[in-house]
Amino acid sequence: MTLRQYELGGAELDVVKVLWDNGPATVRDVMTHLHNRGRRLAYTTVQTLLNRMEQKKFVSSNKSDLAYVYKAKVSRERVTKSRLDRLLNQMYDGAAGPLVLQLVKSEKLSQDEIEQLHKLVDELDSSGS
Amino acid sequence: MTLRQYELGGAELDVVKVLWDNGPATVRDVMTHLHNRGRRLAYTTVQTLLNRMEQKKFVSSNKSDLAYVYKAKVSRERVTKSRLDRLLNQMYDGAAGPLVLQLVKSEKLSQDEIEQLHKLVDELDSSGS
DNA sequence: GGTATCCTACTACAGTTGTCGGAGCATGGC
DNA sequence: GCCATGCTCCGACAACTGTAGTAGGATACC
Repeated sequence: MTLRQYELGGAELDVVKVLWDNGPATVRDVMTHLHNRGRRLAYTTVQTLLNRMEQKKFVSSNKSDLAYVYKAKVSRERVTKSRLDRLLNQMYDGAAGPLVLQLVKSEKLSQDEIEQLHKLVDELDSSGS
Repeated sequence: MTLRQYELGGAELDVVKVLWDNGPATVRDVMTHLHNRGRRLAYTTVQTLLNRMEQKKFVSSNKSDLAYVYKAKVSRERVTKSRLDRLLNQMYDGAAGPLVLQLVKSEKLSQDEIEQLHKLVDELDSSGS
């Protein structure tokens, strides 16, 4: 079997997001935050998820007096890039260009974003040619 | 468990890509194409993958004289969009803007792509404001 | 007509992921 | 000291995924 190991599933992702957004936290903290976000998971489920991610080295834990405190070990950026690269490789032959074009065409960018993009592209285009 | 059902795994994706690229094909055809692409899978593995995708309605099959011929039922665009949307939702709060900016900044677009983008953005910007 | 070849149908199995439950230890109040 | 509460440890189970073997029918070739 393809031992991919070291990628995050959807539920695991939800959990590590809490750590990214709120910093180090205990199982209970995470659970509470998830509840607030509408994701209701049992305490032990959250615990399992955190343990598994610790094994995969995505988070680390420190025993405080009261309970283990978990901390994200990988940045959101890193995980984002990894997933983006996967998508790029799987669906776009690894080329970002077509994806960008498609996104600009089909997805709705805000006026503000379009302007930023405009500026950015102006620079790139003039510096590149 | 979250019965997501109806999404494709990586191996399944590789298989349906063959159908997208080469049109309807038998198990053996698909296997051969995969071999050519460096993906060596047993005949029955390819068969299993095709069967599973048929159950998930991603492909359909027709019995020809010799063997079943499988055909993609979903377009590459549809699958791409579904995966892209998932990424967008999971990592970008569903907003395409930040992803576009990030891609344009960090990934290397070809000069050609930058120009296309430039044109596109010119249009959008003037029409939008 | 026997033998090699190919196809389908089933079954299997391990690893990953989502989800928990229960046992048992620690702690803080009463 | 006893009990409620909370925490950790382990085990479990089902669905999904990757991968393939086997059995048995059909075909085709000599």
